[in-house]
Amino acid sequence: MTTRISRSPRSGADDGALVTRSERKQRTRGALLDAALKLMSDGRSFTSLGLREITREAGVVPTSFYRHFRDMDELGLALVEESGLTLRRLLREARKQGRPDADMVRRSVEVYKQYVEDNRLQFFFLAGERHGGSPLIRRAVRNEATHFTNEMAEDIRQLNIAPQLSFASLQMICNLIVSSMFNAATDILDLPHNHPQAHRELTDFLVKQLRLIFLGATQWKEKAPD
Amino acid sequence: MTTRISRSPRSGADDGALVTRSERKQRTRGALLDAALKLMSDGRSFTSLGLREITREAGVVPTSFYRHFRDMDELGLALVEESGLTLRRLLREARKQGRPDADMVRRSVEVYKQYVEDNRLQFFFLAGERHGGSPLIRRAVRNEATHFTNEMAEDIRQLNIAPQLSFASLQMICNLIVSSMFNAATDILDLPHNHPQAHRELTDFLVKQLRLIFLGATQWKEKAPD
DNA sequence: TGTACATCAGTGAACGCGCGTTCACTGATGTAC
DNA sequence: TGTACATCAGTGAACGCGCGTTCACTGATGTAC
Repeated sequence: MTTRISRSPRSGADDGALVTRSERKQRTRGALLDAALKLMSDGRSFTSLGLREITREAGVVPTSFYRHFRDMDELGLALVEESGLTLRRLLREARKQGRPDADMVRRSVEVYKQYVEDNRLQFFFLAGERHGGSPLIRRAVRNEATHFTNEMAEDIRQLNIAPQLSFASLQMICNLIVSSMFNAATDILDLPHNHPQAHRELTDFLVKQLRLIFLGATQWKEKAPD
Repeated sequence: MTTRISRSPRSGADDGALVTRSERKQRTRGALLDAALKLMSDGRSFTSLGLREITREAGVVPTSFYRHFRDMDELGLALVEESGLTLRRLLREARKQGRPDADMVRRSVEVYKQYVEDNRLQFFFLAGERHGGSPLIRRAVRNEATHFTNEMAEDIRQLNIAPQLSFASLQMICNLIVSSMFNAATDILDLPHNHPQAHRELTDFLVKQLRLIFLGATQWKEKAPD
């Protein structure tokens, strides 16, 4: 299953059923964003993409680009925003899991892994542009990561599963989790396809790392001796 | 202080004291590597660099490039190798700290932060190319990171400070530490200069994360209930 | 030590190419009456 | 509903520019005798 909501990948055949002008415009805009993501999918960085390259991939003429974005930076920020929505959807999905239980960690890792695979282009983009790339894009991505971390900390507070921890400590812990999971995204995306054992090993590895963090969290003292 | 060993940054005035041809050649090669790092220092990714751009920055004619590298990929791999040496020097410096004590975590973070700042260009490069960039370079960088992780695990085993942990667990834990520290490198490098409080806060933050990991490690059971 | 030749790091002109951006345009869709 | 005009997403030609790469070269450094 795919969790993409906003627009489906461009289909080969043109769908003439779309009537209004603005719908067609949105579709082209989406095609440009998809094209950029696709071009990055084999590891290229955003800053190395060319405007003409993107319009070519999207199947429009280069000048058409300017009907949608002032320049490449603006397209990059649109990609960040779109990917941010994807992250928020992940949290919503995680909330549906309800209260944590014994198998929570493993199930979370599996859900996350599946989610990364379902949205591989966006995670590739996020992981790649979080460091490097243009400073503008980098700041935007890190902003999304911070929001994500804070929302996660807020969720945990709401669940009241770790009442002994201050919100600052929750943020610190969630930051550690988010860093590890972002880092793992590249590992997941680089996994060879038909090699189930590698997938299982990586999952086990991530489960252990997350367990270790939770183990530390349960023992955490707010005022650790300095 | 700077820990750069292999070559100092190009000086403005040409040092005529170098006599042999191969010494001059090495100097030019170094200038090309330095130029590439410098061009990336404001956040640009390696894949977005141009050959002519690099030779211009290095002060040689474009065709001169081919005396040293077949193409940009080869230069990128040379940068990875050079940065790998820098990482190994970091471990050597860490070993000099001797056996861990109460303040070990904070002192490690401070040493690391200083080291990142002293080698900012290389850490920028490593952090940026670990995700994204050309798949070739990415694989090379991740290779260096794996070696680094394994060496760190080996060091900890030698010190015998956590005899209850299997080597696989040590690797898992060191991977977590290395991920977090690589991630922190970008944070450190993006810190505003004359803003000591931001520096202190980040240091405290990293100290807490590392303490949490160590806390988890001391409680770690090899056969955690599944 | 001095001479004659080989090596080769760096030069500079030239190439074909794709780039980002401008401009005037076209023609289907939207709107006012 | 039908007509006349406005809008504007996408087109296609054209531009100047920097790119990566080739080639024949220069002249200081290295080597053999």
